[in-house]
Amino acid sequence: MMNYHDPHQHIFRALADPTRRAILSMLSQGERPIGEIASEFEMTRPAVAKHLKILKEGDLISITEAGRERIHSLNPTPLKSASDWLNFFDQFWDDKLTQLKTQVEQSND
Amino acid sequence: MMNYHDPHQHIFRALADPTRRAILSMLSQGERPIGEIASEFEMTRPAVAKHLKILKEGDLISITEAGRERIHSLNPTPLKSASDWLNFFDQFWDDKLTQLKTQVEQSND
DNA sequence: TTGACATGAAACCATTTGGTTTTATATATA
DNA sequence: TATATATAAAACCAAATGGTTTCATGTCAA
Repeated sequence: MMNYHDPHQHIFRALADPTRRAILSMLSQGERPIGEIASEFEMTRPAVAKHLKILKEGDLISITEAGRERIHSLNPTPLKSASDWLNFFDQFWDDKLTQLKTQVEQSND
Repeated sequence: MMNYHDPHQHIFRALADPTRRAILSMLSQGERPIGEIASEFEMTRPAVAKHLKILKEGDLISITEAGRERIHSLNPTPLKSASDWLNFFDQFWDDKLTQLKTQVEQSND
């Protein structure tokens, strides 16, 4: 079950967890090794490492090895495709605004 | 565990499943009762009903009762907040483009 | 070179998720 | 009224998810 080849799947799946979204925000301020990332959360390092693995599967982070550290940095590009998917719905959001505006104008007659 | 009061949580959770994203796309073309929605997927109606429940929890759909039918329609407004969250990262995506552009320009010297 | 540090990897666990089948209820329709 | 239709609701299940603890490995530094 759940064997869709939806190109967005890995990204939306990665975004579904609040810890992972927080990690992305954190990495937007600069690259960090795992230990440093983990110290910001109330969970163990292996738990954070698993989240990082899922972010990696969505290609949302890049990893470079530096001695015994593995530096994680944000790879924002794939977020664009999720953003594009969502932006399709902007037209309906705009429609709602237009409808509202029309109603307001009519009520001013 | 997982008791975040993250305002985006319900929305991103709803978006994490490909069936639910497909339902949103489908509803963007017009409102439909459950049975009609379910007939488009290779799963039982109760399964689709559960997906609709999760979409409802994210306030992404509205439901109006019409006799024995329950008409589901897209409520696109909350998608804006997910879109806003993602658009924060556009600056980094743009940075990448800028960097690339700069590199290209330098290589042309 | 010895010990501390940063990480990976594996085994394990409870809960959630995404599906099913079955049963019940309210509304249309012949 | 009897029957078919649209849905809800509950019980159940396998697999995925999000966490833990424990152990192994490679790298840095005294």
